[in-house]
Amino acid sequence: MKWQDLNSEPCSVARTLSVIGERWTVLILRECFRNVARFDGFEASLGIPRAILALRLKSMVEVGILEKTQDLTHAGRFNYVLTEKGWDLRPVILTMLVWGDKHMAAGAPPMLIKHKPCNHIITPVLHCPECETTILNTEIKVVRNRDLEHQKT
Amino acid sequence: MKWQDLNSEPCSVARTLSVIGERWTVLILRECFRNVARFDGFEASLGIPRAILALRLKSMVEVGILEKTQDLTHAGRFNYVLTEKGWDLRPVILTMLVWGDKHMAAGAPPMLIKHKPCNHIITPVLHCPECETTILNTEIKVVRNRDLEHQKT
DNA sequence: ATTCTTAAGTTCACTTTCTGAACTTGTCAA
DNA sequence: TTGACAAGTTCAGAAAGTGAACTTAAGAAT
Repeated sequence: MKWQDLNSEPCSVARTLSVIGERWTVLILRECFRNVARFDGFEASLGIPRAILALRLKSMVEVGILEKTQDLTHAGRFNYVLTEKGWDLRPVILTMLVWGDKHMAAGAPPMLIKHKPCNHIITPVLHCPECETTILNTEIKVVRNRDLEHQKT
Repeated sequence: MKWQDLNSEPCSVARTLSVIGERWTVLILRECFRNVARFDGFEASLGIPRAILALRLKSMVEVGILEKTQDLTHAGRFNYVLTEKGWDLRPVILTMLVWGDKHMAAGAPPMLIKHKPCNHIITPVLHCPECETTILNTEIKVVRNRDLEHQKT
């Protein structure tokens, strides 16, 4: 089974994996959030094989999380920049960062998350927009959408 | 490069990938959150090759996100249950679910997230515990931890 | 004008991992 | 004691990943 096939699964987690499930993709994304944008930049900071990098960048553009643009000052030089769809993956990476800090860190966390509006170093938490409380893992239930069974459309 | 090697990287995102970056691992985890616990259960719901499933379950136990326990009623039957470290990955999967619903869904989302304390169907958001506001993607800056440079330990 | 350098790939032989099917081992149930 | 099931293991072929060398094109230097 290829990861690509997951994009036709009903489950949204599987569909998300069809985009970020491939080896290296999440790390490329991490570099994008650090404003790395060029082919050589990704190669230098990740040590990824060029062949794989070319494949991943192409598929990331195809699924719409990156956009490939000409560098205005140098023809034949390109920038890979996040689309809004790509930016929206930031919570996923941040959540992974938080988990890694808590469960995988050796000593102090190497990177800190700063919330610019309040200027604090923070650990983001999942929040319920209805009751305005922090979501605990055991307090969530994922249920089948009953609208799917008796749709009126 | 093997995913396992990532667990000695300084970056917590890379370290998290050393745990959930392998093919299939996230999907196995999804099934765990749905209370699937047995070898055959994973195989039936995922269609994963048995050889891979055996490898993944073993490594998930090794890294401490699953625990393998004897079924009390049937010797020779086992349950793979989430540890607290494993439960803590739930925000990562939920965040992926939210992204998939927003950007990859074909029509209505198949699964809904119910917050048991308030009994609402919700879309969790990342929240800043300092200023008590919703975190926007562009309002986050990930910075190097300066404590690493002038440590007093 | 020719050579040098840099960026962004591609190609290719080799290695590792994944896959599906068949086989094994140890319960439990009839 | 035979049959079915659960939880693996084994193995050969297919797919994906890897590192090094090669290609192509634009600018810069000589």
